[in-house]
Amino acid sequence: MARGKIQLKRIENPVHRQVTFCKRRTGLLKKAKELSVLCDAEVGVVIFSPQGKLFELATKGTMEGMIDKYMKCTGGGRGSSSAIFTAQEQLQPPNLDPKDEVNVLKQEIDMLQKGIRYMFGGGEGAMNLEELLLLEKHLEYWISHIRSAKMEIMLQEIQSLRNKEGVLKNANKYLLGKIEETNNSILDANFATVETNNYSYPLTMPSEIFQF
Amino acid sequence: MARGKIQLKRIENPVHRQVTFCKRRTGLLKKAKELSVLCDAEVGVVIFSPQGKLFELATKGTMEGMIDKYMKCTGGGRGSSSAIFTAQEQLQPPNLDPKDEVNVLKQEIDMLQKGIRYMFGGGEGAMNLEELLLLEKHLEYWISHIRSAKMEIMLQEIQSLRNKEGVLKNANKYLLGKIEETNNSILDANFATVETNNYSYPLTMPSEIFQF
DNA sequence: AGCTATTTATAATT
DNA sequence: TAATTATAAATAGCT
Repeated sequence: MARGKIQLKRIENPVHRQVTFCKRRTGLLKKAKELSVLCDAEVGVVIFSPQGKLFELATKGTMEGMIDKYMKCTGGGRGSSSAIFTAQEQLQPPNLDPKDEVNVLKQEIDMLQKGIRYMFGGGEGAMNLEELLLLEKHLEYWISHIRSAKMEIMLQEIQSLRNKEGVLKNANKYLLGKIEETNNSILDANFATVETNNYSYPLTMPSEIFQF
Repeated sequence: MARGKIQLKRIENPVHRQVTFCKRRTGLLKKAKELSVLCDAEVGVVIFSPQGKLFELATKGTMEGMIDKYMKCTGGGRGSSSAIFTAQEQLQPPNLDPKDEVNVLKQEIDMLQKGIRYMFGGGEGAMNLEELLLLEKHLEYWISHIRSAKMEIMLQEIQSLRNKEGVLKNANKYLLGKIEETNNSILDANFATVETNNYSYPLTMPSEIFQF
């Protein structure tokens, strides 16, 4: 905008960056106020400097009022109203196990990553508009239908192991019963003394049997 | 600012006002984004049209995140705007609570969505190459960290279940041995006949014991 | 929506 | 820092 074009990227020189921040911050707030006055709009701007210092502007009422209005507008919940999330929220039961939620979210990230990789191409230039639109369509489709194959495999393994655990526990219970039964019949038959208390519950057995 | 100076007051002609609103709104959001990129600042803009329609921009994370940060900065009485985005401003502790991880992931997805939405542009221009490369860099970073955290949780669960399986298998073996031993001693002692062949390996036992 | 003539914002410089 | 100034950007008024 003056004495030379600038690249739209972080200004590396800290002095330049600080100066530009100051100037542009002023400019932005001015523009915001103009928009509000000229067009009768309500505008709120919040700026945090890299050091975390706050600059703000609320053209009508207070910032808090704007925030309340914003919350109402976005439905109070999360701001995101994109098809990606609405689809997810519709598909999932209201109360999700945190772990399942992690899985679902991870799937989404996988998918999004894939899309962006596609967009960036193999180091070539960006995709053209047609390709982007096609990808967008695909994204919507994937979100509702595609499950991460990796996740599926892991979940299957967990389920399988849980099943095995149940089977083994019951098998142990059965065996313990048999032992007691056997000992009892021995006692009944000839009053022999066979200790049964040595057979504790598998999970608390002496460590030497825990070797694989 | 062109073809004539304007007074800084509400534009009375509704058509002019609407047109100007549209143009200046676009300009303001562009300026906000530039400030954020050039100066590494966090900028949030909220615009309500006179009809109450919402336009927004949050240059880093989500608007909720910005609001929370704003509240913290101003010491605002109210707590978190969404409770979801409270504690996750800049934190990167190695071991994250699963619930926090869910929150982080949600934020990541918001960012990704924003990037994709921006790329597709609502009819506006696409992101330039510099922005795309920057986004890609961020994505790679996020993905590597979040994914490994997620994977860790699942692998832990699998490992734990495998351990349990091993323990139970050995317990079974031990119990079977005890049964044989008991029976043998009975045989040695008084030639009683106690069948041992009924006790097959747990995993191949009669199905009725497989109930949980 | 596009198109310019202008105004405005601001990058480089002092 | 603050001011200056040459230029880039934004945009008001028209089509």
